[in-house]
Amino acid sequence: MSLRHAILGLLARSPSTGYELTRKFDRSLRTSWHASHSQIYPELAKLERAGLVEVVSRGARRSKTYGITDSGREELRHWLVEAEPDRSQRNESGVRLFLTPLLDPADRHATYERDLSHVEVELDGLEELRAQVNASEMPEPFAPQIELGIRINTVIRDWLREQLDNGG
Amino acid sequence: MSLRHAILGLLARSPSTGYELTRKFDRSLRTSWHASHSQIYPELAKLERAGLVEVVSRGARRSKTYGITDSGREELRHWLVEAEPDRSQRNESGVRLFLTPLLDPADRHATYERDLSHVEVELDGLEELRAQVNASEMPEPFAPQIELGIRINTVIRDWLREQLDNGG
DNA sequence: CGCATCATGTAAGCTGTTACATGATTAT
DNA sequence: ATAATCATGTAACAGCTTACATGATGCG
Repeated sequence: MSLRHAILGLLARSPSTGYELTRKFDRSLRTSWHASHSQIYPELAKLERAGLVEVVSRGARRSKTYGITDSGREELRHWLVEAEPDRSQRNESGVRLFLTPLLDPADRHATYERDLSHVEVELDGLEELRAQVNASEMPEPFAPQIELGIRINTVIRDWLREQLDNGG
Repeated sequence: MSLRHAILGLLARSPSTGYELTRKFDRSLRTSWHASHSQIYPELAKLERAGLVEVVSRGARRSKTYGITDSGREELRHWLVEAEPDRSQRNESGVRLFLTPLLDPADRHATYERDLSHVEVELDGLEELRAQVNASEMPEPFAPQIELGIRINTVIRDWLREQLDNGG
């Protein structure tokens, strides 16, 4: 179960409310894991009962800011370093790309075009993020991760352009 | 729900038994979608009731070979071309990579080494597959998809090597 | 004959999605 | 005022995992 570890990881980066975590899943973690608020709030309650997170402050609109505890940090480190990684993935776009050769040329072309627009938007977002980091507007330790995202999306973009050029 | 469409896609490539589909999910589709036999058999039964697949032959050990029907092909095309793609992903390795900067240098190094070995094995498998396709031992239409897999894994491999070289 | 592999299924429990529900605060 | 956004929760249902269960066939 990696929802709980994703939450622990985000809280290790900085204390957050459930609402903020929901947005972080939508933004930073979007390409690796998805979770909606209806899953996040109950999971935070469970993690609190297990002593892995705690409420560190309460703000306006009955908001609760959670922080990771020492035993939460231990659990997170254990998952990252010690536990056997689960390499299985669920990626609908990957399935679609895998099956695209079944389509006739016109449909194939249309789906590659659609994917290309999407990747280009994705790349723009990542490049903007990199620019912000370079301008020291953000902490640096995650710069290599952003770079990897850019490289993977660049490879996909170029591959899609080739397929479109070659009538593939 | 893309399990049903992944099954339709695999059956569009060639008729198969549930057992063979299980192996294909483990091999060809491994990096995009996972499904085990306990999910595949009930789903085949559902697809048959819906008229999207049919039993085309029965073999030894009470095995049933399923093929896609015309209405299954329509449904598959609709999903691939017409339907709004779900871009959300579930990728535990991605979450782990995203959170790795939280670790101290020794732990970080260890997890990058572990991931590097894994990617290298993955790449070897894909390169072997490409060699088989080039030697015309396999049908050609999926060659670009194999090439994309190789390029993505190469980018990840090189990134990991850089992180290890830079003490990142 | 016994083991590995092929082959298909079901059941319990956990994970994730969609929809429902409510209230607080800020901006227009 | 009232609409948008912030903020938290619950319930019903669908999807997925793990474990249980059984039988057929081929190989040594």
